[in-house]
Amino acid sequence: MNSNRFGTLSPMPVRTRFAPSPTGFLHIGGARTALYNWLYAKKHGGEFVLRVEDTDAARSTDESQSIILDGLRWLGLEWDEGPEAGGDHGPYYQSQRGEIYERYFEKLKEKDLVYEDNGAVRFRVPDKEIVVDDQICGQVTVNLKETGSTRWDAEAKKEVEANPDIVIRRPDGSFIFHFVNVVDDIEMGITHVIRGEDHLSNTPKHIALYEAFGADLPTFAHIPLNLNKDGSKMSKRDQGALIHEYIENGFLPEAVNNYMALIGWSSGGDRELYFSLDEILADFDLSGVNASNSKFDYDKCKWMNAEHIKALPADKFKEVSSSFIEKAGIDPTDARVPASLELARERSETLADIAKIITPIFTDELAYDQPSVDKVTGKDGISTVVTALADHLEKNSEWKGDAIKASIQAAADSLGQKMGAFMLPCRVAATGSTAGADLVPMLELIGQKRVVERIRNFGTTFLS
RNA sequence: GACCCGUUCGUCUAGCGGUCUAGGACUCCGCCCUUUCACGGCGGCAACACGGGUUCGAGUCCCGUACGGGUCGCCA
Repeated sequence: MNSNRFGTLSPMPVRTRFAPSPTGFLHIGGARTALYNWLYAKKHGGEFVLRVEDTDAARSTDESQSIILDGLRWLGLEWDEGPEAGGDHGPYYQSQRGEIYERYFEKLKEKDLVYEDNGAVRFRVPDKEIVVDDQICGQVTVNLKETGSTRWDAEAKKEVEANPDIVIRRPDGSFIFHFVNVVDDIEMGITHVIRGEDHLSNTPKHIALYEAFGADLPTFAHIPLNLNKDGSKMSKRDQGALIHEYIENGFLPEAVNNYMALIGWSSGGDRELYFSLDEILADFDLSGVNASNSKFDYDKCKWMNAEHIKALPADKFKEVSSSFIEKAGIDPTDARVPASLELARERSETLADIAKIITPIFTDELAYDQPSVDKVTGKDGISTVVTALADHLEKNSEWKGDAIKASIQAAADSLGQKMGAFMLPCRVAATGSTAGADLVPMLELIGQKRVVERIRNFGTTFLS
């Protein structure tokens, strides 16, 4: 086992871990914990371990595990050891580590630190002050014997007598989280335990276990929690809570990492944008992690994604948007795609927005936005305006930006009106909405014949 | 309820005793750019939870109160 933990002259290699339970989705809080662990390990030339805590057989599922692993990979948080990666400290599923747990359980038995209670097994907690020396929260002192001697009965709303000794094994022989978590961290040589602050109060129990096993303590760092905007706990139902939704909604992993890193951590300066994990890595330090909880702001996350989209090189931009434009029914190999993407880029917060903006370029089956249509058709003389637009655009002999603009101008001149009054009707007739990318380049990409058809069609559909 | 952690603009934060009439970012508002919509530029609104100390001097250190969060499972 970990002989390198003792008597070595060189500093112990840093090993961090992320230990999800495959009972649900990859949550933004969990992903951020994984990110901090990954960053810390990489920052110190160490290793990042993934361990699946599937001791709850009834609730653990393969689907859940796939979602969590896929999410981590999407974010770029590759693990050095763990499921599908292997390593010298496996197995990396708790459900397969029974023999190891038995061995550690025997150690406690030999020291007479466990006893049976109603079929379950309890671990005797020491009657002394245990100090958690936390990298973020400072020194936290707790006496388990004292604090555990009473319990809050939520239903009766009163304190009741309790056994401070913690249950580590169920009557069916399976082991409890606190026990397996500590055993695995010892066995896997984890040097730094970075996890959510909800575990801070559990840490004295873990320390008692480390001491009972005669193992060295890892360094603990409890990071503050992310809450909803209203201060409540984030749950799966909340916007922005689930990593797979970021994937589906057209976020870039770099942007999500950027946002997660900055909620609860700061390099100390004003820097807001980090375009890669490497950039974050250069600045990351546990000392920059805040001690207070933070509230999740989806708007800022979207803004950050928009900034990342703007900064993307053209080829990479095309690559990451392809699945979204395909989903919108656009052929990604269409020659007009690159130019279309650039038109949409500056006004998109997500890749899904991109597809939405450029769709009118590629399909003639426009989804006319009713308020937009009403805004245009409500004007006096709109029929003649639309007809003039179609006539002049049809006569255009050079379908290029300035020439198209000149045609619109000519249409306006023919009725003695200003060009500005013609832009909106033209936009709605040709694209279906008052909102969208620059009109003239859009018309150019749609093509002369189809633009004229759409405008005439608009006239017959809405103005007759 | 007990124990633990926390508290700077609505939100994310900078600030580690004097440089703070508290800086940046998101949101919101206004102006400019633009013959659409955005982007961009400029500007504006907006915070040191409260009360005591310590100190020549406190957003920064200490104590208390209030508020928020967490833990108190044979869940992880």
